[in-house]
Amino acid sequence: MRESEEGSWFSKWEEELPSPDELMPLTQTLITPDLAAAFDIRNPLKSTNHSSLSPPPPPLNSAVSNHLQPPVLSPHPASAEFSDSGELGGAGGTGDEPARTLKRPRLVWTPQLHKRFVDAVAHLGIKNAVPKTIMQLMSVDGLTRENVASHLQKYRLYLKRMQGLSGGGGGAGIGAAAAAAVSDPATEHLFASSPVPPHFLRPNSDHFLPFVPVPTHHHHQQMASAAYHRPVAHFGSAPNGQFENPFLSRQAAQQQVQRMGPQLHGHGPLQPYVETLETPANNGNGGRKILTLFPTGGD
DNA sequence: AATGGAATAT
DNA sequence: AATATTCCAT
Repeated sequence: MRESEEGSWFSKWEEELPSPDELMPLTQTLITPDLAAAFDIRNPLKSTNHSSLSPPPPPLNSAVSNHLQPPVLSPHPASAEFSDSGELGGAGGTGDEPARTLKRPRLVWTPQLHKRFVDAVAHLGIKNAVPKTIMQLMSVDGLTRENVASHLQKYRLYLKRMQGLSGGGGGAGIGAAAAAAVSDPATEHLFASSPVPPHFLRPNSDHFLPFVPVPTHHHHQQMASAAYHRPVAHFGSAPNGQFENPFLSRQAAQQQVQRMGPQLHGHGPLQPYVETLETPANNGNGGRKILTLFPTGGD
């Protein structure tokens, strides 16, 4: 194996090269739909009509090389311990209109995210607590109405169950979660992790919010998140034992808050979220990506 | 058409 | 079990 006959191996190697048409389109094969979706990558080849290349100009995802724009860091140097911002971007939230044809990863409702959710619902009042509104209040980029609707459905079930258990009683309201958890092992999960606003438990009583929403629109729209991303953090600290693998974070383009009536806007934007993709080892389930959004300052 | 909500599906 | 999708009624 010395350099005896170099020219030889080389020509042989060359001969054995597969012809172009024997090759497989890498661009499409090596990237799973999920991944592509997560990165907002479109498939040029896949398009029925793959002729013109008018690639999405915008803010792609330089996921790996993440840089960011100096956000509108409000006056908060003090407790700016971890001010990640984030948004989820999957395949349609990043402001990248197109590329929505791909399937986005399953959202994982971390305790933090759920807390946000509960907060939003609480502040909206049961009446206004509908998916769209909740979604807006949460202002987690990438969160879809469907995501919220789905979660809400589950949450309502949970509440209902709780009412059943603590319903007649006298004052234990708050302890409901605990009680439920005790009496029903299957209940102890996520929902029990965030306090349920008392008024949620009364099917009967009307909700009254502790504060009043702002009616007219002032000039300044509160942008929830400016972009500030930084790959660090306290991930994988979910009570559930979930572990997040910081994969990429996106910059956020806060959605414009529509001026709906005096319904929402009770509070300022909560803190930013970070998007995370978890790579489920090819184990458990069939190799699916999981999307996880979570706040960094909510709790 | 755009939601919300329950029923299903994965 | 947790989420997503579908179906249906506003």
